[in-house]
Amino acid sequence: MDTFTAVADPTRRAMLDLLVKGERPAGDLVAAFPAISQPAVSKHLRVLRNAGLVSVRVHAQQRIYSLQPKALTELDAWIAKYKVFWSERLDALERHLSKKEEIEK
Amino acid sequence: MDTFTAVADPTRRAMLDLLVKGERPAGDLVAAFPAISQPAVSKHLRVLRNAGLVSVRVHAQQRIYSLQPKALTELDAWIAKYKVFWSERLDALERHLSKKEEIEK
DNA sequence: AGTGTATATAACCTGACGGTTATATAAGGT
DNA sequence: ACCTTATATAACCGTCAGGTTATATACACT
Repeated sequence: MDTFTAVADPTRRAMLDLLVKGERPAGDLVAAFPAISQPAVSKHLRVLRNAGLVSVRVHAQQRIYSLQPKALTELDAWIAKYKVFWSERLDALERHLSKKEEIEK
Repeated sequence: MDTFTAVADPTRRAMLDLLVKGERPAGDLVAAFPAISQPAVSKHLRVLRNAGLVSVRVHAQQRIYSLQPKALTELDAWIAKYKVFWSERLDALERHLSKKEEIEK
């Protein structure tokens, strides 16, 4: 599953939002999502792993998950193409508004 | 459908990639995706509309679609949270590498 | 060795997504 | 008025994603 699809799911985004604050064992994530079952969380983690968004480290019986930032650069690169466009548009909007202000003076 | 899900589909991303180059009537988009039918394209456009990623303007029988940059800022804002994290990590990697270089000298 | 703890996998179900064909809507041209 | 063009909607279908329960795996503890 690609990065975009992996990040499209709100539960997985919430998981990443937790992991950005620091690495966590799978159990912590299970506890953080009481609405869904342990296997469901485990499956989400597999998706994130396959997308390269997280990595796992084994510690005793625990699997410690940590965020893998590199994978998000792909997403960022895609958006970057549009940034030029939207900054232009927002600039244009701003110019339009300030012109309107001048007229209204 | 939210922005993330809208952008998760590769066909819709390709559509946005076209629209970033300038507004286009729906027909042009239909022509640009010969692999899928006209109704399929129309449905994708509806999803993009509902997500606020594009806007429509009526011109005779044509519907002219144009990119709506504002909606992508939501996505960008989400990624921004992670940028700090990954620049830290990449910096750390860089420091590690340059240290190694010094040792190897 | 046997039990408990932590996590992953298997098998299954349901709903939604992306596709299709057929049809409706609406504006233009003749 | 009628036909054509452009696009959207309706109805339907197969696949897959996300959920479940039940079970396997693997390490730790006594």
